[in-house]
Amino acid sequence: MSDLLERLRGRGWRMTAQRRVVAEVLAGDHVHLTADEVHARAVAKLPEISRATVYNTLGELVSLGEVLEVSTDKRAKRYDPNAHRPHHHLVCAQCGAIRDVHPTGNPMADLPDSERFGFTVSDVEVTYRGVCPNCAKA
Amino acid sequence: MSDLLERLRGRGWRMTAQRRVVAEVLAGDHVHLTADEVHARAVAKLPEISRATVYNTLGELVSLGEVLEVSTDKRAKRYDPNAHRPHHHLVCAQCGAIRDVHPTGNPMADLPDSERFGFTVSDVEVTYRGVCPNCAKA
DNA sequence: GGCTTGACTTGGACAAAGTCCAGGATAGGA
DNA sequence: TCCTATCCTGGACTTTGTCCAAGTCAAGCC
Ligand SMILES: [Mn+2]
Ligand SMILES: [Mn+2]
Ligand SMILES: [Zn+2]
Ligand SMILES: [Zn+2]
Repeated sequence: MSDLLERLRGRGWRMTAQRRVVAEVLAGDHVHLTADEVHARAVAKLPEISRATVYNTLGELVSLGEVLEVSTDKRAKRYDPNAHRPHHHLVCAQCGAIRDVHPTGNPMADLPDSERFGFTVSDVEVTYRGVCPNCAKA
Repeated sequence: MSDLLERLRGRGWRMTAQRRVVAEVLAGDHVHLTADEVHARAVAKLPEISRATVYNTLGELVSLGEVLEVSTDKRAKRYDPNAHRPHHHLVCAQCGAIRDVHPTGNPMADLPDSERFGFTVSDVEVTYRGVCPNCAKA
């Protein structure tokens, strides 16, 4: 994602080897890694990178809106580089595989006023759960 | 929830003071406590109850289907006694307040086959986020 | 009511996920 | 090239949750 790096430079980020590596690790589709998974892959490219830096960098990417934090998993937060196209998630209950999905319809419109308890609702998150083809045949 | 206690007795549960207290703490509507919150409230009624027992009891209640585990929070799991009526959640992004909601429509039907990647989808979880009236006026 | 026993509870050790900080390194402008 | 604010590091610490050996007790039986 060199366009990501471009945007970050534009925001006044110092381009360090560590940040470049974290950005590289997050490239791709359907990527939803935990912080420790990001760290493991980053270490493969830059052995001396620390856990603290990975956490810091992920936190910064999230507050810049360049990466989403998703919690489909009940254990660790996952980091999702697909922040610019709204989407939801389909999760395998057995192996944890995660796919990005784009349901039709607008769930926001499905919450009647009487069910809003005076809240100003701004966001909806939908998580589908099931069994992936791989786990189904095993 | 003495009907809960009834059901548990029927399932061969030993009725201990600890389990009674955990069940009491979970009584009510819109209850979504973390394990440690349950423990804190349980201790107020039964000072010598241990954290391990609270975790054990909550785990058992979940596997019996009497309590749901929800992860609206990115930190700790929350325990929801409203297991017998399907519902979704509305969460205040500021104070974390959680309300049970019942949207109209069927989000399951909104996921086209082409977006299922061969998964057998069995469950949908919808989380609305916003700001509660309390936080809005502050 | 008293015994017996397997289920239950306890406290503490351990693990996983995440935060924080003092001190050292460095990107990038002057 | 030099300077310095920003960034990185390793390790200590916190939070959330799991596990276990040893002690306790609910409930069935007499
Ligand atoms: Mn995604
Ligand atoms: Mn609920
Ligand atoms: Zn799977
Ligand atoms: Zn609020």
